[in-house]
Amino acid sequence: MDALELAQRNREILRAIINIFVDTGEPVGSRTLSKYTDIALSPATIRNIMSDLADAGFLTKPHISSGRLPTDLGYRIFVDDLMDSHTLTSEEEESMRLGASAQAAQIEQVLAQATRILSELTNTAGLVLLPAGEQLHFKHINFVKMSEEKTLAVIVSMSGVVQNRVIPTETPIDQEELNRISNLLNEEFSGLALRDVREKIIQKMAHARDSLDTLYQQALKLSKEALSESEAAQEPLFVEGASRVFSQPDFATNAEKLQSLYRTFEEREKLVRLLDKCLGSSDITILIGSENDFEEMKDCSVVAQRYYMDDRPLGSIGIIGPKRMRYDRAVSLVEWTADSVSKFLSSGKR
Amino acid sequence: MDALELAQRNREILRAIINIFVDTGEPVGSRTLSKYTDIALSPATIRNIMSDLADAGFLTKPHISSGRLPTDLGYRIFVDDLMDSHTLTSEEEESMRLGASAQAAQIEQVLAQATRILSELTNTAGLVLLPAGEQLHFKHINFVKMSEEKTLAVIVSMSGVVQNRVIPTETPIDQEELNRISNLLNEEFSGLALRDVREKIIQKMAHARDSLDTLYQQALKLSKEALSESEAAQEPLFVEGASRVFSQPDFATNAEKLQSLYRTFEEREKLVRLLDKCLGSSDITILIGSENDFEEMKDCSVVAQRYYMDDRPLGSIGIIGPKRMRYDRAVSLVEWTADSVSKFLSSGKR
DNA sequence: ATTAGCACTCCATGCGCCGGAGTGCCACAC
DNA sequence: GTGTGGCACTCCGGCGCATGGAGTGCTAAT
Repeated sequence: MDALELAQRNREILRAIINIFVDTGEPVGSRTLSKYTDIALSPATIRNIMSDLADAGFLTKPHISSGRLPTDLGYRIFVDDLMDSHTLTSEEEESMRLGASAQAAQIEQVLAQATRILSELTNTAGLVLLPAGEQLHFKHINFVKMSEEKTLAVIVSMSGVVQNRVIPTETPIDQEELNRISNLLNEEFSGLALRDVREKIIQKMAHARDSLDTLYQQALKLSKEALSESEAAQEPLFVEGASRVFSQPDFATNAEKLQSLYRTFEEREKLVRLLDKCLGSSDITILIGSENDFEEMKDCSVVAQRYYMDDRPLGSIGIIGPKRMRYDRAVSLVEWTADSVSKFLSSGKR
Repeated sequence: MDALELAQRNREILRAIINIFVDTGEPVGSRTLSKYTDIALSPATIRNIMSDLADAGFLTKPHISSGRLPTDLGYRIFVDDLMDSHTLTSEEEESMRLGASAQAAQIEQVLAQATRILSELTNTAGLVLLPAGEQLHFKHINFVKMSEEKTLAVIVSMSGVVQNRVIPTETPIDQEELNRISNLLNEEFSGLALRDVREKIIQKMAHARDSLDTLYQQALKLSKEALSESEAAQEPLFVEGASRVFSQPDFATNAEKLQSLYRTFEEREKLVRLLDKCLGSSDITILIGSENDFEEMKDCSVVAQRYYMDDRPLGSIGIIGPKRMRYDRAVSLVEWTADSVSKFLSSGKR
């Protein structure tokens, strides 16, 4: 009755069914099961057990007289309790090793490459959420005069993420003054979280209201604009190899679902939200089918994990693929990738 | 016989066929044609003419006893000679007007938004090739010390494009020195094409080899690294609304083609090459079916046009959609968009 | 030169049939 | 009571076949 008290034998059978189904994609029948596994039971007995597992909500069947396949709940039990942990083959480890060529690469490139490899190895779509918003810490700011009315602000964060923004300026400021402003700010705010910088600036503006130091006032005003939370911030998400998901046999047949899945991948906003969830937990996050709350993705699963820079979580990296996937491999590979990326970013450690 | 000497009547019929086919997607039969157009000819006569047009290579049929549809050549004649020019409706113009909110936006955002609107209005995928490589002119460079071994170079171009690159540094250089180097370079190279800057630096390095001014030497070295043509430069292409193409009935049926098309969109490299072609011509570029040289895109057409900043071509913007598209609208909208973008970027003019 | 008529082709659809895979249940054996 | 063999039943999917509709090409008549 209780999920956790399944008889050992039943668990064995559930596991076998899921393994076979993940492998073949076909609903699994009792005869197949007794033939192709080392379970020493007759098909009839297996049928009874399967019926029990179906009653308990772990298995279902597409139509009345067909084999069984796992429900979302079935997969859940599987990943939580039944799954063997997959040890990476040396090939897998090898391809995962981030090339030495990446030594001097930007963080975006490192993440993009890791994601690409992840996608290749798992044959699913690789995702990575870039550090943004709360995760960013101030390193350097720089203003460039583009025209009389426009100034470009370039903000570099500790993690190496570069953001830029155009600021309209009613009274022209010449480049030299901009440089001085930059210097002022760089000394003052180095290392702070962007959010804190924003707050500090607002405080200071209140205090400095009637100060005579116009340079300082201008600096505050400019930087406030530059750091303002822009809702139109570029999507902090990379997707690699989405086509791998679409060519999975599970979807290739159903044009309807394909369409809406395409659109979801293109909008990205929902994907961002999914990866965002993972930022909340230090454990690896697995969302199976309808466990992610998006109807159009109920046939997909997400496996994702945070990555760190010097023990501070920056973003998350993971995959999205068909529900019918090799969860053991996926978990190992995602963990390994997140780990590699973290090590790479925390250069002090290595 | 000769394509250009088609009797007026035949041209009329070819045009009607294409218009109907673009509308319905069904091969057009002689009866339909005589019924639904104001052509005062009997089906039999039309059949003869259609047969002639087929012999001339403008029409074909999917199977022996079905209606006709245009070949690539047929479409070509159509867009070159037969097409009515479409005048934009006021709604179309309206949605195209780049919001005043965009006043202070970055060039990337402006282009992305224009492309998005273009995609919506044409119901195809919108593409834009960002200025890169030869098109960029030096405005400002800035170095940020990330760690003892890494320096980040941020290069701002006249057009407002921001590039950044990590440079490995064997001997640490402190931030203040980096600032001085930046200033040196900014004064010296402002306004030059990036390529010319690169050349100049190489020349200067040769001359300055045994100069004692180490600061200057370091400046040259750093900037050479920063400006080096990186083959791994981020793809200078935006794609918006690709899912619109995939949901076209022309593709939705054929899972095979969909797959390879999707992959092509994901790789982007071929799309870049297509848009690159347009940079060569000041006219609008139309590539119909196999006229683009990519097998997997032989059912697609491209319509694209350059955009300018102060009369200098920067990149190109356009759409890609099914061969069966409203070319008249596509042409007008692409032209209009390229124009709007150009006007926006050439702020002096307006 | 244009048209009406006719035979012919091909596609798409619907229908019925059948075999295979699998279940559920019952009765039997240990 | 637990496990097993047997059996009737269900459902899916592929195949063959007939049918109707759309359209062509050709010929003969205007």
